[in-house]
Amino acid sequence: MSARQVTLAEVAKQAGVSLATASRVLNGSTRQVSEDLSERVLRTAEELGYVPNASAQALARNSSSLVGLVVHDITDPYFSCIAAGVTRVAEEAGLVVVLGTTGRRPEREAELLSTLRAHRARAVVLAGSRTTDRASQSRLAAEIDAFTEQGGRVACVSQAKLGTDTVVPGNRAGGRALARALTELGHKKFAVLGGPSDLVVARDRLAGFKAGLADAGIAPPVVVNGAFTRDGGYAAAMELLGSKSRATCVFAVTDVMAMGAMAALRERGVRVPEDMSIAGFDDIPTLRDTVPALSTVRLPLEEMGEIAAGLVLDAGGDEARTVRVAGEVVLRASTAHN
Amino acid sequence: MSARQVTLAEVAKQAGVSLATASRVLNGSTRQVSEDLSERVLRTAEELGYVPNASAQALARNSSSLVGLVVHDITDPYFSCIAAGVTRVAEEAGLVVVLGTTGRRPEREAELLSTLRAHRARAVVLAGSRTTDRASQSRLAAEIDAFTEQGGRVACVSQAKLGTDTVVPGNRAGGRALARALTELGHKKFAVLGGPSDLVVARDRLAGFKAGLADAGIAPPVVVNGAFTRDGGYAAAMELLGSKSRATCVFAVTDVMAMGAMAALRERGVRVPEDMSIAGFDDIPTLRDTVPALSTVRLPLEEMGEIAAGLVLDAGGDEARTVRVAGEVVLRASTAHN
DNA sequence: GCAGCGCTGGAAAGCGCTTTCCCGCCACGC
DNA sequence: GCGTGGCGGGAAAGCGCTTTCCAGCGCTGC
Repeated sequence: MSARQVTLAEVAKQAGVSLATASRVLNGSTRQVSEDLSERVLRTAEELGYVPNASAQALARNSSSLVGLVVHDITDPYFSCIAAGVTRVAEEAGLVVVLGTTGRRPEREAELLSTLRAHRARAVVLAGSRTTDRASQSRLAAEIDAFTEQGGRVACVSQAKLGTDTVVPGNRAGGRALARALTELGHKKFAVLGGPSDLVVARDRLAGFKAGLADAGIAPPVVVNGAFTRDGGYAAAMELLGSKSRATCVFAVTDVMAMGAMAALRERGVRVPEDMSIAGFDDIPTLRDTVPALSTVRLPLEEMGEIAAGLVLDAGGDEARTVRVAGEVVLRASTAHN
Repeated sequence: MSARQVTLAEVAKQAGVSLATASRVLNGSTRQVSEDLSERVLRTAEELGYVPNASAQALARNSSSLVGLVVHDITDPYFSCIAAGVTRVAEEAGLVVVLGTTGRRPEREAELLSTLRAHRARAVVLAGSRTTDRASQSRLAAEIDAFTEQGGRVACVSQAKLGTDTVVPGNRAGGRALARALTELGHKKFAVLGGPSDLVVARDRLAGFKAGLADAGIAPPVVVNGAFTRDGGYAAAMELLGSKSRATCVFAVTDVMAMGAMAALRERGVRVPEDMSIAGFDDIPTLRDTVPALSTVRLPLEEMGEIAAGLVLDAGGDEARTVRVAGEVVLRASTAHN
């Protein structure tokens, strides 16, 4: 039992070459090794079933093949799509993805980063949306610094200004364009189901939406805040229905929240879109088959993950790069003319 | 730039103790260290911002804090739910999850296992459904052996008989119970949208369903196979509609496939459930708000992930343990009396 | 013909940590 | 008084790999 792992030394001995040569053959150094030695080593390694010890390599090279990915909740399709993009790129590059989940607790983000630093991860993609909470922000900033000083790279999805590479979806612009599209449908009174007030993504989408309404000379919307989840959308919608709002169209800052909201509306007998139009944001693929089909702002989520991974893996210059990704308004059956 | 990482040696020197003592203090060995030395080390480590080098630890201890998780597609809510369960448990145990995706290519599973072995992962949860393909099966079995011989533990979700710990959902029983429930609604002619014929999960659910129909003395269903995805369900449903089948109720072996199927039906003007009843399997949380609500067999997916992680992390005996998880038939609006 | 160069192979010094020894010290028992 | 354990501390030997440095050798160029 527990047959000791085959080591490079054994391969070298068996093949009758030095450790150095074996290492050079099996792990592609710049140095040349003669044809026959090389082949002998390769064959022996194959025969013995040699698998290099990644920890030892990481230690010797002072860099590992780990890439971190930090999300709030992997069940949330928003994150799982991004995760798919990140893993695809990482795996193509021969790297391995470490998945960390925060459960939406901001302080977990810094903890995870520290763990990732311990593992000498060569890069990290931070996909969890940033909050405006002071304390956790500065703790996080410190961890990011420590991480980059150690030679690691960090990319964020969704928020700039951390001095890192960033993939920025057009939250503001998307919200604004959506508002415009909805006003063009004739709606005059709007409500917004917003996320927690300290979430940057939620704020941006809301701000953009308000700006769009203002463009059209329409009164600001009623805003009800709720958690950034299906249940948050449900609760917010319920609260909205309980109020005396006369809105004919509601914008949930997230598709997932919109799903919850639609459930609430259904429960209360409010028909969508006849009695109330509703729109979301993200265009989650898994949710595209819902009835009525949800109007939303499409974000290329997987692609965003790929871009983030790309940024973080290709060494790049010293300056923080920012890639903007546009959202595209998609009007479907959940929004009607008014 | 790139300030060298603080090492244990530096902490030890700074604190005026030996390397051994510092190690003992900071990484809890069995040995005692006197109060004042201990405190001095702790304080110095804190001041210097010491973070242990996980690779070095792994190398020295010959075991890492990595747990592997292998899925087909993290975007698929089935897998992301399981992933959530696994990560929760792993993180609570202070371990780190490595996410590998196969993209549904069976050979990737063995590759990933080999990578995980290189990283000396202490355990792996295989969530991707097993196929019946000979070649990849034996390659996988070999990798599993290699992995366990090296001291790692392996657990599977959904398939037994690999000599590993396993979480087995009641695919067969669930399919059977569902069939019974549907026949009780009065349906006499059934169709099944099955997965690829070599997927064990798909086969089991189908077999159970057939058995259930047989119990009720009903003719075997028409079976149309398709990919284990939304698009697979869509395509299979289209094929079914194109045939001369007179089925009044269709069972898609997966909720995700059922979603695709419902889209197909809608497109062809077939009303659910008036013209056709439809049921799925899994009860994916994200899909619970669809209209009409999908009848299905509920599986506690996150819990299954937790159980698998639990099995794989708690050393356990030598024997392969099997935990059975029952599916529960949930009839909703997508199935009507006939 | 010989200095010098480029190239390949090997010896060995780490990488940062854990852990086994070993040593000195103290309390104890006879 | 001295032998015995037990215990806390340190020196040092690895863990498996990479990489520098050096040795040897066959060539080229003057």
